[in-house]
Amino acid sequence: MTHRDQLLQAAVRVYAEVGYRGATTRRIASEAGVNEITLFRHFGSKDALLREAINRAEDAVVEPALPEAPEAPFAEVLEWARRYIVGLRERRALIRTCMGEIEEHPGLIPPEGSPPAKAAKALCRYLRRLRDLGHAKADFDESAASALLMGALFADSMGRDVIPDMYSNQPEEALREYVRLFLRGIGVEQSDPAGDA
Amino acid sequence: MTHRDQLLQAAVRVYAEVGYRGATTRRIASEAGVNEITLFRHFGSKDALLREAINRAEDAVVEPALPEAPEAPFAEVLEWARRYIVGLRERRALIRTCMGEIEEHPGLIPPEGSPPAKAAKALCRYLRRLRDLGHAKADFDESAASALLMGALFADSMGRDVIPDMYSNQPEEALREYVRLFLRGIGVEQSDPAGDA
DNA sequence: CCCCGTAGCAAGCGCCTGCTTGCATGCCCT
DNA sequence: AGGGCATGCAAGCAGGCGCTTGCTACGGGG
Repeated sequence: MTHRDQLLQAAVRVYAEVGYRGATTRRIASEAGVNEITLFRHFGSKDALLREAINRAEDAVVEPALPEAPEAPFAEVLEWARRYIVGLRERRALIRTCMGEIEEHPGLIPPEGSPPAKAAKALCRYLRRLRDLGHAKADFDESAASALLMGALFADSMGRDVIPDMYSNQPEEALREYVRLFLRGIGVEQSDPAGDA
Repeated sequence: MTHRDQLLQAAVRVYAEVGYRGATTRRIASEAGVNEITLFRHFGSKDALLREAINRAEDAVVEPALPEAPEAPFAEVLEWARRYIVGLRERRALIRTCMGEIEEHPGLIPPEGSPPAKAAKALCRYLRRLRDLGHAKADFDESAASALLMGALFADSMGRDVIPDMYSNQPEEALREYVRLFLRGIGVEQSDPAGDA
């Protein structure tokens, strides 16, 4: 791995932990195992380094997929939600920091086509097919419905370790219950609410 | 208003905007309209000032109430959700900053009985009565159900101004749809899904 | 063999940080 | 009138910040 990549990785790591002001060039360079001057020779400034590092980290996010042709809604949505929430949990330190600083440093985060927006689009399309194929019998708005489920997954992944009073149940059981409630909300009769995915 | 209160108010305001490291004692004092030295004479240190300011701001949060005896679930939950999301939106800068720094400065936020945990408890109790009284006919877990709705409200209030792609619908219409989906999910037949609260 | 790009080291620049000291000023209560 | 108390001003401390300069060392391709 080149020094450049070491610096980029250390930069996201440190930024996720201590934010923009806390991520000093000395500390990033130290965590990357290179000299601070090498940082400036490669990126010119702290701002440019952090911008590139965060953009790269965001581009590396892989969104879970939903089948084009729905067959078993409960299993499919559960599996999608599980993958989605795992991704959120893994990146939660970075997400939290970005959320806290997005108003102060909007330039650090690429403006359009962010991961949650892409995931919402995919879920919306799946829900539309679900209704068109007669699996979802209720009258509902797909974008609000996907925001409901994704919002619950987001809040769970961000809050579970911080507000234990509120999330005292088991993560996996909570996940299944979210999906159960959600599918019932859009009018899906569930095939196997107790089985595995 | 005493200088002490001016300092406390300026401290939360500046902290919400620029975080712990950005909230310098000079800036807080300047925004409060008092001398920096007065800050140290009153609170001793920046840390003590911020701790007291944030604790006080959190104590001042008033949670919306739910009726003890459910009568019109849709109207009642909608009104509660509306008040709850309004509170979140008003405090969203502070909430975002706290979220981003809770791992680094856990001492700033009082550990137990945080506002969302209290709200979740209240909603859980309401949902239990809803089921006991036969209004909610589905088999569901109250704590997961309340986490579902509250998570959606939380994510909406935090993300609407930041991910416009995902929240392109109108806030009020989205809110009604969250409540509609949620109530259908717990097995409530809705009385007036189109009427006002 | 030498040359050039990449790297490190030591030092430092001006600025900001939290916090302190010394002293003067005003106001309220008695 | 006078004594205390809260406040302000000027100045400064040591330390950290982003970033720069000058110089040296290495290692592969002409």
